[in-house]
Amino acid sequence: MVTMSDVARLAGVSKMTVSNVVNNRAGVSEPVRRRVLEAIQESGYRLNVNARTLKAGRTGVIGFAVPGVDQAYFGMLGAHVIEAAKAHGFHVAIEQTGAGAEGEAATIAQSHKLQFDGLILSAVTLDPREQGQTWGDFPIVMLGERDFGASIDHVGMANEAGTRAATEHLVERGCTRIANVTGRSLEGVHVVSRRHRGYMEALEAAGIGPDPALVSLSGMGAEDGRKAVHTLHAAGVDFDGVVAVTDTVAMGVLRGLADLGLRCPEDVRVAGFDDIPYAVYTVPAITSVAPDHRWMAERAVSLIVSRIEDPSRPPEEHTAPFRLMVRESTG
Amino acid sequence: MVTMSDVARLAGVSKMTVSNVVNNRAGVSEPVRRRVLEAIQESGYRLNVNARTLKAGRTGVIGFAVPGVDQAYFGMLGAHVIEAAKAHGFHVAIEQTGAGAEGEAATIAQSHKLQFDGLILSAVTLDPREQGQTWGDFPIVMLGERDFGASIDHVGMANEAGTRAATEHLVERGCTRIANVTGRSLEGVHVVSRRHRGYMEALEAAGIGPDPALVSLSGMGAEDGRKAVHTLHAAGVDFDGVVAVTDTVAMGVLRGLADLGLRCPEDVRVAGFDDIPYAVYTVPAITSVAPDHRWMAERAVSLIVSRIEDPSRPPEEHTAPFRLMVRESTG
DNA sequence: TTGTAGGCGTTATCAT
DNA sequence: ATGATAACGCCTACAA
Repeated sequence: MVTMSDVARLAGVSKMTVSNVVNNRAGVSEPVRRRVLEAIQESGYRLNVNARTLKAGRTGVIGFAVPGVDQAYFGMLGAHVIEAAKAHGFHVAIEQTGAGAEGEAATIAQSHKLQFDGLILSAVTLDPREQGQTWGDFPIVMLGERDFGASIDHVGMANEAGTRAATEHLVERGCTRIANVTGRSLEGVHVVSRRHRGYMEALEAAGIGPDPALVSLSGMGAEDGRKAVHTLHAAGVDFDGVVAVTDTVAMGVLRGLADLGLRCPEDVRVAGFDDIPYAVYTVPAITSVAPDHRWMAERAVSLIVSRIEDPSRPPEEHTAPFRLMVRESTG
Repeated sequence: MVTMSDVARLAGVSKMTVSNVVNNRAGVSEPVRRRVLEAIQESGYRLNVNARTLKAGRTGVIGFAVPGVDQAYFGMLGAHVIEAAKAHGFHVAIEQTGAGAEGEAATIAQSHKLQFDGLILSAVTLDPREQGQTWGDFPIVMLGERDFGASIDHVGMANEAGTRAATEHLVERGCTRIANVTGRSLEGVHVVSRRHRGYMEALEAAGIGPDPALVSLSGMGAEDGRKAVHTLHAAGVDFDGVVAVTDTVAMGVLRGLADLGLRCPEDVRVAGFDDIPYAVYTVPAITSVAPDHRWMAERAVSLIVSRIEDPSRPPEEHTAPFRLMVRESTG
């Protein structure tokens, strides 16, 4: 491996001067700078980031914890985070917490987190308040979920407002029996419960009495959406609209409707959340609440980077704008 | 930050003894080991991986270069790679090369690759032979694409055989005018050209004369599949089957058929490749060639790890098994 | 079984 | 403007 010393010897200068050239620092005369750059070229020298970060006490790596990159939403988010981090000179290591909410805290705590400079946490259900003391002052940014009161940076989206808009849209389209196919539990404060609240708000605003039979607590996967439809149907529940907690679930819902020979949007209208890339290509295309994912990723990276640089900065709260993308599934 | 020296002082031993305990090395008496472990607990000491790897000349990070994790196939693959790497004690940093084939080599070459111990490269079109000299002896494993003759480890899949099986399946179902919606170029040796060859082989075996009008060189995205169908239709090309280069493209094809009011599978049967998770949930569900992704990821990680440990090991070639998942889209 | 010395490649500090 | 020195935290090699 070619080191700074090698380059220094080759250029007939000291390591320090090489370092100064490499880092574009002032105070290097033009002829020397030129000579050093030549030596670098010639020797094929590469900066050893590891040594640099050892010295700096940093790793240059940001952790990005998600349930799984194989899920379209997190893959998409991951792509943006990686891009944004690159612009700040950071690498991203993706940690998978697994679908289950239970293990999230454990995975994160026992993870190699301390070799990251910071962690962007896109958790499904984890409540940061329960973990505050464990993490200490380790730089953490919550992405995509609301944190109530804990002093942690947070980039969220309008979960209530978004779902409310989607639900109101169904109402406008004439739906009166709107189901909510959502995650397993409405307890606590997280994506699932907040989106459910938006659904409830819209019903109330429309003067539609909520019917517990229309709320299907299933899960966050496509299969869960599919089964939910089957279950509703088997139970004889009458419904003409579905608000799904995510687009992935909405895809399952569409599939479930097809299984049963129900037409969308003619018999049942469906709305999702996330605006995953495939939402445009399903048949029918899915009406979806579209938060600005790129915006969120960039914001989260900015926050983590600035917190790494200044851990004492007061925590910030950002909420991504959203648009309702109206497509075929709501007719 | 708590260092080994701190722990050593606390336990009343030397750094070295702490190091030995941390690394589970033999030659530490039980009482001392216990004392050290206690001191570690008490002080909240964490091993600084950076320092360790600086010394070892390694970073403990494997790069995984893909066009983009936001694409379902690569997200899925990434999830498996991350899991497999964790079992070997490695982290995975995902590098995105961008959809375009052009920038692949550039991205990889100029990337921070030298801070990775190795790189798993899931390139779409890059020919490693053209880059061999640039990479030198940097540990690289090609994943998902065939490398001809270059001395590089490779984990591939049965691109020809898989597509051939899919095409033959369409023939069995009675299709006689089978289109191939594939990537932009058939030149060179890569996923696109190899899958196309499988398509051609199947036609020949079935005694069906190939028709250039049925081959649509479009791209690898869903939108490309959609447009391809529109184009074929607009050109008045008659077809009753489509072999799509990937499931993502197949989704676009389904969407395109729906746009035109063509029914699948009644009017046109469609087969894809990759068996992405969503293939089961589309309407109709997509018949797809399913290589064993987990197998591939695990194999790739094993290869890169062993190559990192022994760079002189002769390169190996592995081909993943596949199954044809027959679903609704081929009736 | 335990400890000491030295160095991995870089950079901050202080000198020249 | 340039250089010498000492660290960052750990591990290899050798010594006790």
